[in-house]
Amino acid sequence: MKNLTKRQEEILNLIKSHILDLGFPPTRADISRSLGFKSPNAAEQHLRAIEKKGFIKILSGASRGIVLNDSENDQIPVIGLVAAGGPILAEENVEKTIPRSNNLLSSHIDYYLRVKGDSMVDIGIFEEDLIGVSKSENTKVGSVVVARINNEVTVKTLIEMSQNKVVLRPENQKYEDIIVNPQVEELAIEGSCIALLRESI
Amino acid sequence: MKNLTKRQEEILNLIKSHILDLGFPPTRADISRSLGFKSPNAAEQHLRAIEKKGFIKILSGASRGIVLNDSENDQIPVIGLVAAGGPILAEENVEKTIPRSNNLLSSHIDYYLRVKGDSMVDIGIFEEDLIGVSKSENTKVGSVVVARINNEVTVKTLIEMSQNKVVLRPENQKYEDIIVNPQVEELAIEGSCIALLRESI
DNA sequence: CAATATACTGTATATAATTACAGTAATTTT
DNA sequence: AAAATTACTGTAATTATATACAGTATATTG
Repeated sequence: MKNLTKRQEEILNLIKSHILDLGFPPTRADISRSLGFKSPNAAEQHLRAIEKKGFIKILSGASRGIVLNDSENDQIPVIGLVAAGGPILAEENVEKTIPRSNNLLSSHIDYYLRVKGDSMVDIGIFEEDLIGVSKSENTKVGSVVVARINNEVTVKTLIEMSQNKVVLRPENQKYEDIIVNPQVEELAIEGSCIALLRESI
Repeated sequence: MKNLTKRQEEILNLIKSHILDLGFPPTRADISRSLGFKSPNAAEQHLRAIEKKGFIKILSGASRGIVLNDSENDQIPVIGLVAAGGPILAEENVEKTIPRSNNLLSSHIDYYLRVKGDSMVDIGIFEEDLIGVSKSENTKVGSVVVARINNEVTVKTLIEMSQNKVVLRPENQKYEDIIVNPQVEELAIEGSCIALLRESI
């Protein structure tokens, strides 16, 4: 995606703030008025340039048919019970999706996972809570991770991670540490937990 | 705000999903096409009715000039440390605001309150967590409430509430119940806690 | 029981908006 | 040095859109 020029960026920002203010994109005339163009064609050509660079899509024939190619605006999947075998983000696991809200929990959450069981209550993670998971976040010792052991998905604290020994600790005295040899058992660290949502107290 | 008829609600939903899908409202013709009207005037009159009932605003002369009168779309204040004396929602207490996201934590949250102390850890409410508070929710015995005792704001479980005795319980064995006589001490139940956000685990 | 609201069809028109074409001029890239 | 990009003015035409007016029919409210 090529970089926008200063002027093009100004126009893209104008479009965004128009949408934020009124709920729909500006017309060529609106843009021209705002930036002092004497011809609507000035706006038209800027829009074409911005579209060419991949930041918007212009729907031909439709008034105000400017669609933002924003990734900021998309939905985060909420994963319910994970079916054994398949990937976590498989469609059948998606309980619902929630809009990514810019300011709130802005850290790169790839999905929410609904917590089952009471193995993490000591650090305040309860059954039915939603845990915000980041795939990219580098999982380091001490962080709460989503792990998959032999196709079973679980949330635990990562205590030790070496070539032939991984220790996962439930944060509940009732349970014992899980010790896995990744060379014998199938183990994958799916991501780390960086946020929590509880929909009812 | 008067109730919408079934058909009007259908049209309002159509408008919302059009905005969600494309980023801008539909035209009268779009609406007519979607619902099978043979005249754009059918859509026009529905829009006028919906506007009259206060759910949208129609900007005259502007194409697709339908503005949603959504309260869902506004910002929820996050309350940090509450200054003694003033009202909780006083501007100086607002740490930041976060956008209300339709699907998530949709229950009527009036503000978020940042938790101080460890008095509620047994039910998974930790220091620095954000608690979603509803003012309207009728506070009943057993629910977690935001209470103000002699101008001190606190989060506790409401155990008993009678004319001359209110019992507030910290959910941490370290602490004792707080027993207040509202006829002697100043006491206000500000709202009940209906959700929780944790921005870092 | 009349008035108002709901739920449309059908037609027409002014205006809002897109978009094509013809230029000018400076800057950047190839 | 030529070609492409950027950044516009100016005009005009087609089409998209809002919106008024004239009806029909049923349901609801005062």
